[in-house]
Amino acid sequence: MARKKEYNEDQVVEKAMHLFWKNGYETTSMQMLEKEMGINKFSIYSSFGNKHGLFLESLKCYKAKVSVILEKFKNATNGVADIKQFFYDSVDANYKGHDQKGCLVTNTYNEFSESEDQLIKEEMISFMDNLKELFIEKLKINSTKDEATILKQANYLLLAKHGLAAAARVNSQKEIEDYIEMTFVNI
Amino acid sequence: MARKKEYNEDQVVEKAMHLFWKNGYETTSMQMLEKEMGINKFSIYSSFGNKHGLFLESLKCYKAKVSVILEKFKNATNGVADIKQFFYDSVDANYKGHDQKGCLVTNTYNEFSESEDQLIKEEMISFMDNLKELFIEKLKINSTKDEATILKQANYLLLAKHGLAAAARVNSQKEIEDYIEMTFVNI
DNA sequence: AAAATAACTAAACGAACGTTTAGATATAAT
DNA sequence: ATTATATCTAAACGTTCGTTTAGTTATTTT
Repeated sequence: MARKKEYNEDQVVEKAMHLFWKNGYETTSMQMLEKEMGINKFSIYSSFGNKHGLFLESLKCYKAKVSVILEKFKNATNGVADIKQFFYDSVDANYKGHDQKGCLVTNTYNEFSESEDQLIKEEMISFMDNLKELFIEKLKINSTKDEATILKQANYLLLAKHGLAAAARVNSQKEIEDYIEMTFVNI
Repeated sequence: MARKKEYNEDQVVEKAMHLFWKNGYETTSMQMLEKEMGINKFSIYSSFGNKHGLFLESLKCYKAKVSVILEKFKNATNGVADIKQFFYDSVDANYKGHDQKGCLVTNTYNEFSESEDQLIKEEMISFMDNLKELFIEKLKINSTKDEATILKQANYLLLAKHGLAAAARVNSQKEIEDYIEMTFVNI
């Protein structure tokens, strides 16, 4: 055997995640990652293979971070009110630390929308599809709406959530909250 | 005197604009621009100074392109219905040629949100502010709503438009149209 | 026809990118 | 204490980036 790692992989991934979250994949360089993660390139490559591998781990880390919110949402039983609360919880998470960086999944979805990276694209699509299924599930609670209406509303909410995450990068928390309130007026 | 340019600057800027529109600023390389514009680097640099200058001209070109829609919107007199029509006109423009690339201004706004480029950022902000003022103006037509409600609705519409443009990169035209319909139920 | 010059081609620039590698360092097992 | 080996540092790798430059081509003026 030989010496031990001087860093914890989960800890440095979280730091990388924050950098990707703030700047996106392409704009974040290995040099920036070295500095932010506090370890050098060799260590990054030996732990994560390459930049792409590190990004995938960062996405995992992000999903684990938001899974608390998602689980709360899954387990809720009040229908539309739960969806609204989920929107608020998401915005809260995105504004933590006064960093305006939206949702990493949505940012990634947008950045990779014209890319050839099928792995990333499929991960993003499956995340969105899961969310849509949850919206449908919640919309059905205590509701007499027909299937078509529910589908239409789920689509609406998914796009609203997408737009919200995009807007969260550039708008104030007050504007965001007004937006959520208006969104749910007629659902 | 000497020989004439073999290209038209307005024509090659439009080609550059489409490339920036599809891929964003950073992802679009000079090599790609050479190919798309059909002229070589020397010509690009002698006509536009550098990549940044070419991008600014591309933004101008885009604004000129959407100014038709914007002028129609400005001159309309029916209030909320005009805003809705403006949303539809914008989506139509964004889907022309079956290219899914959203709105160049919004894409740029998002890409440069964490950048240091004040020139670009200010241009984006002024574009958005103008739009917001137009929304307020149209919301006031045939309306008894108080100022606070109008401001809130204008904010809502601005974020909805922002989200719409972001979503237009990744969603189907049908989903987008459903979204617009749902958006204006709330106004 | 000759001279002048703007527009072209194509090669090269330095810098930064993601990635790899050679060598020094530290620690676990013998 | 010595050996083995995983982890570290730091320099270098080949590409690609945006940009510049030297040299050729074509057109207008004299």
